[in-house]
Amino acid sequence: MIVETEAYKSVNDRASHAHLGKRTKRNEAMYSMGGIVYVYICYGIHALLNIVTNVKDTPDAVLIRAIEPIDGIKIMQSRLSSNFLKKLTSGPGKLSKALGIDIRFNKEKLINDKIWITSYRNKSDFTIDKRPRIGINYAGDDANFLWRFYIHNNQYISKI
DNA sequence: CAAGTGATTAGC
DNA sequence: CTAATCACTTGC
Repeated sequence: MIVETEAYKSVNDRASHAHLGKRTKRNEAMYSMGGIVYVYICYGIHALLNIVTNVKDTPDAVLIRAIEPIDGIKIMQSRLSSNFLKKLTSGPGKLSKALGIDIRFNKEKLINDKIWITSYRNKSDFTIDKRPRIGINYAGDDANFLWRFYIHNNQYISKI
């Protein structure tokens, strides 16, 4: 279950890879239509999972920052070499590893048998907190936007 | 709290 | 070509 996300927008957002319409081989997937997965390598090691959200050629995306393990916990534990449930998926790099997501998933459609998202809980089951995004100090004032969203009191988010 | 880590990018 | 940068993690 997705418990924490961050939004990235093309215009007026210096933290976005597609800031001011920047288009490279890496972020090409962001220019696809909504419902496409954008995976890229961060710090040379971690695969980070994003969902493209807008229409074609408008590079908005949502970064999945943390999930709560529901199913397949044994597999996640072996992939992470850890048995501590709260540490399996509480960060964007870790959750990709736990789910077996790597750069090959880039540009994949969200509706197929390799990767998909389905609804699990009702919006009325929880409240959503907003905070500034993480790890984007280089973005200046844009780092202050409250574009990080997570489920109130959830145990599996990456940071408080 | 600091350093590792390597793909990606911009800058010669 | 080279150097700088980085949506993080882990271990000291």
